[in-house]
Amino acid sequence: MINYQEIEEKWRKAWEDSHLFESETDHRNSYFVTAAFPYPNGPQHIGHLRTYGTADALSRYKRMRGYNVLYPMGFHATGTPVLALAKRIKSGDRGLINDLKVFHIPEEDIAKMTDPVFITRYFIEEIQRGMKKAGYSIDWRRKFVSTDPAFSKMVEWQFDILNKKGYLTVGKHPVGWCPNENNAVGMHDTRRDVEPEIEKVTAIKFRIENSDRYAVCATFRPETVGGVTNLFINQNSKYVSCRVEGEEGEYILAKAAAESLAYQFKMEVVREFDGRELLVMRCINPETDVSIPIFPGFFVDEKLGTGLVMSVPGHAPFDYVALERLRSEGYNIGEIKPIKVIDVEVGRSAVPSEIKKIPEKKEIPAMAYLEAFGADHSAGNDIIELATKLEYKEELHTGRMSVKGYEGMGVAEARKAIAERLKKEGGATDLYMLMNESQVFCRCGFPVVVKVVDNQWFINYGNREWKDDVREYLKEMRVLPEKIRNALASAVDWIDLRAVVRSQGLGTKFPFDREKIIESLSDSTIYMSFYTISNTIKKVDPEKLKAEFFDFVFLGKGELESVSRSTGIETSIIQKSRESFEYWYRETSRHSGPDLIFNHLTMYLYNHIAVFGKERWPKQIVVSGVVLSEGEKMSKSLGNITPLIEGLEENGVDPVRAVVIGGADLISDSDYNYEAINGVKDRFEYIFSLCGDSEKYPAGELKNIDFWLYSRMNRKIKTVAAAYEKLELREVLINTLYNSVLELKRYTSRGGKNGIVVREYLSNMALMMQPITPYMAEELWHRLGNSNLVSSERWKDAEEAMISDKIELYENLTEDLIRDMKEIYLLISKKSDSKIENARIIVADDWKRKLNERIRTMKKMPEIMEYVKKENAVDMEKASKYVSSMLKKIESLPVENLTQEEEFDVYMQARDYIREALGIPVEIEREGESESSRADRALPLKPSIDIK
RNA sequence: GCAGGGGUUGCAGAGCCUGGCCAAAUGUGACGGGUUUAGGGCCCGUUUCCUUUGUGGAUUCGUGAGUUCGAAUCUCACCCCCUGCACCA
Repeated sequence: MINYQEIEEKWRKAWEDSHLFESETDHRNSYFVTAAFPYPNGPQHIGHLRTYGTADALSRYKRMRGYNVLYPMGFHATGTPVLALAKRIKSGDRGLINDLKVFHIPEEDIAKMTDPVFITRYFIEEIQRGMKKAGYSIDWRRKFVSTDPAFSKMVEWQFDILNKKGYLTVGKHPVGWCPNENNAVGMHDTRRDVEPEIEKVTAIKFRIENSDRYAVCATFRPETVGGVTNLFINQNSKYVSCRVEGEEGEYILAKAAAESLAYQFKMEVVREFDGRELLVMRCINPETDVSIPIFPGFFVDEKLGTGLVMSVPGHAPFDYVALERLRSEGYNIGEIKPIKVIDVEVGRSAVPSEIKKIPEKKEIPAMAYLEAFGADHSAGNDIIELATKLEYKEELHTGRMSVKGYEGMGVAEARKAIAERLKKEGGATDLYMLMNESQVFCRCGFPVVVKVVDNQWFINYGNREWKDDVREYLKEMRVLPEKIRNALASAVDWIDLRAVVRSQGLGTKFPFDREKIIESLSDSTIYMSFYTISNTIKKVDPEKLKAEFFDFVFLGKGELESVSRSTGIETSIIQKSRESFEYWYRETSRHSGPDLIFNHLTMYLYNHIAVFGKERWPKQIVVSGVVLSEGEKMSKSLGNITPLIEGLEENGVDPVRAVVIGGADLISDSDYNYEAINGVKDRFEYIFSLCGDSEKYPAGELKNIDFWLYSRMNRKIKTVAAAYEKLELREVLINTLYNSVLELKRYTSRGGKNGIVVREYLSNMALMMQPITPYMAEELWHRLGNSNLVSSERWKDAEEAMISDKIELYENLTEDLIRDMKEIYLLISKKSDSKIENARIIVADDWKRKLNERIRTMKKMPEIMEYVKKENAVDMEKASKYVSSMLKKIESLPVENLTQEEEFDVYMQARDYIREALGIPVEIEREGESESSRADRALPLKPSIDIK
C-alpha cells in the first residue's frame, strides 16, 4: 500500500528546500495567473482544485520545456462578501455558522469572525495551507491582498487612465433598494438570497380630458397602445395626483405604487383621492387621439407598476375578461369593442396538450386564446394567465402588426419603435419594476423597491473604438479550450455600460467620488500585473506609489531619476520593478472559471487594452470547468461539499489531482468520485510494484515485444506533448496513466521482461505525469534510482526512430490472432465432444497480397481478372472467387502490407506464446504448402485457423 | 426573450472541425468464468439484435428530410436539455 501522506511530506519539503518554484529572471518567461477569494466558497473546497491545479499542471509542464515560469497567488477580498459574512456572524446567523462547520472551522475562530480583517487573514492562511498541500508550484513571495493600500494605489492609477481616455461616464441607474436601511440590496442582502429582478417597462401617459393630469399605465406591450379601449383601476384603492420633477402636469398613480415609485422619480403628492373618482373621467389615447373611459378592473393591483392598467381587450385576455364581466354584471361600458392590432396564428407554438380546442372566433386574439384553453370570461385567473402567456409568446414570435404605419412589422421591432416614438413625443417614459414571482424582502424585513440612483459612475464598455480594439485583439489571443472563443466574442460585443462604484463593501475609494467604493469586479481587471511588482515594493510606503511610479513601471513613461525624485522611492526599487514587469508581463496565461466569461474575463480584456501597450495585452485565456461530487453539483444544500484538505488527506493528493484535473476535458465538469479515485490508486500501486519487480529483470537482447514497447512509448511522448500544449489534460492522463498501465501489462503478459526497457518506460512515465501528479512522479523517479528532482527535469523528446508502424502491426497481428483462435477454440470445444489436439495457422500466399493492391486501385472485377489472366500466375477460379469476395469489403482491405514471409515470421516469433495461451501444439504453415481444407480461407494479415 | 453550450451504445464520456479501417476509444457498472475460490483485488470473456466449424450479418449515435458510392461525422428544419443576462463575486 502506498503511504501518500508520507510521500507527500517528503517531496513537499524537498521542493521547498530547493526553492524550486521561486522564479528567477532568466531563461524564457511564462506567466500563469489566478487569484483566490479569502472567504467561504473560496478555494478551500475540492472543486477549486480544478482551475488552480490546471494552472499548476501547465506551469510544471512549461518548466519542463525550459521556460522560466511564474505562478503567483493573491487574494481578492474586496466587495461585500467579507463584510456580509462579518455582519451575519455578528447577528448570530445559525444557518451560516453551520455552513462554516463543514470546513471544520473551530468555534472560537467563528466567534472572531465578526471582524473582517480576521476573516481575511484566517481564510488566506487556510487556503495557502491547502494549496501547499495540493502541491501547487506557487511562488508565495508575491502574495498580496486586494485590500492592501499599495494595490489600491494601482487601482486609482488605473481609473485615472480610464477617465483620461473618456471611458468613464455618469448617469442614472436602477438598483434594488431597501428603504429601511437606505442602501442597495443585491442577492446576498435579501431573505432567502433571491436576486431582485429589475425590469424596464414603458409607462404610457393618458391625458385626462380637459386637464393637465395624466393617468400613467405601465406596460410590457407598448405596441398594443393602438388597441387600448379604456383604462382599468382598482376602485377600492387610494390614488394620488402628484408632480414629478422634470415632467409637465400631474401624474395620477395608485397611492401604494407611488410610494415605491418615489425612489425612481422625484415627486410630490398634490392630492389624494378614492379610486372611484377616476371612474367618471375620460382620457385620451396618445396613439389614436380617441377619448376612452376608465373602468374598475378586478385584477388591478395597487402595488404593481403604477396601479393603473391600459386595457387592450383585443390582445390581453385579462382585459377582455374584465370587460365581459362588467358587461354581464350590467355595468355600462357603452360601445366598447376589442380592437385587433396584431395578426397571429393561434396555437402555433403550443404543445398539443395545452390547446383544448381550435378556436373559431379568430378575429379577436384575446378571445381566441381563451377559447383555445376551453375557457370564456368566467375562467379562473390561472387559466387566463396561461392564455395570456401563450398569446404574449406567440405574438412576439410570429405576430405581425396590422395597425397603420407598422403593417407587417414584427412585434419585437414594433414594440421598440412605438415605445421610442412615444417617449420622444412625451407620451411615455421608462420605469422599472421588480419582476420576482413573490415580493422580495431585505434581510431586515422591509420589502425591496427599485431605486434609480443619480450620479452613478459607469465604465462605458459600449465605446465603439474600444470595443473594436478588443474584438481585433481577441482574434490574436489564444483561447483554451478554443470552443469558448465564441462565448467570449459575444460577451465582448454585448457588454455595455457597467456601474463601477457602490456605496458599501471593502475596496478602493473611487478617485472621482470619495464617498463611493470601486466595485469589486472592476478593481480586479488588471491585478495580475501587480504580481510582477508586489515583492519589489513590499517595503515602500504606499503613499509614495504615485501615478508617476506606475507610469514608469507599467508604461515606460518618464525618466528613472525624475520618477525617483517625485515619488521619493529609491531608483533601484523602481528599476527592479520595471525590469520585473517587462520580463514577466509578456507571455501571460489567465486561468479562470466558466462563470467569469461574461463579466470578469471580458472586463479583463477591455481594461488591459485600455491600460497597457499592445505587447502587454493578454496572450492566453484558459477556462476550466467545475467539479461535481459523485455526479452532482456541489452545494451547501446537498451537503456534498468536500473541504480541500480533508479530501486530500483522505485520498492522497495525487489521486485527487488526477481525477479533478485530468478527469475531464478542460471545459467539461469533472467528477470527484470514489470509483475514479480508486481506479487511479490501483494504477499507482501497479506502477510501483512493477518498478520494484523490474529491478530483478535481466537486461538481455531486445525482441519484437521490446521494440513494440519502445515504439508505443515514443509515440506516447508525442501524443502527450501535443495534449499538454493544448492543455488537454484528460488526454494526458489517459495516456500516461491508463494506457501506459495497459501497455505494460500487455508487455509482461507477452513475455516481455527486459529491465532496461521497463525502467526506461517508467522513467518517461514519471516525466510525463509530473505536471498532473507531481508527488507520485517524484517518488517513482527516485525509486528508479534518480537522485535529482523530476520537477526540475527537462522534457524528454520522443525518439522518432523508435516509432515503428511495422513493429506495432506485428504485435497487433499476434494479438488479433490469439483472440480469434481463442474464440474458435471455445466454439469448437463447446460443440464437439472430441478432444482438440492441435491448431494450424495458415498464412496467405503472396498472390493474394498482390491482388489486394490491384483490387484497391482498379476496383472493377473485369479489369482485375484481365490482369490475373495476363500474369497467369494463379488458378483463375481461385482468383475470381477471391477477388469477388474481397471487392465486397474493398473499404476494409488492410492498408499495411507484409509479405508472406514477414507475416510467417511474426507468427513464428509468437508461437511459444500462442501455444501457452491455448495449451495445445501450434503449427504455422504457408497456404500453398498446407494440406488443411481451410487453407484457402487465409487472407493477408488474417491467417486461416484450423483447429482440430 | 437574447447570448453561449449540448443531446452518442446501462452510466460517465471520446469521436464530430479534417465524411469511409466506428458497433463506435477509455473509465465504470452488470453478468459469466478463472485465480487452491469469505470478501476485495487481480485475470479472461460477454454486455443492440441475429448468426457461427468459425474471424459473419442486420439495425443503431435527439427527430425528420437532404447532399454523397458512403454520415454519429456535412446542410436544412424541428424537438428537448443546461448555463449566463449585470453591481453579484
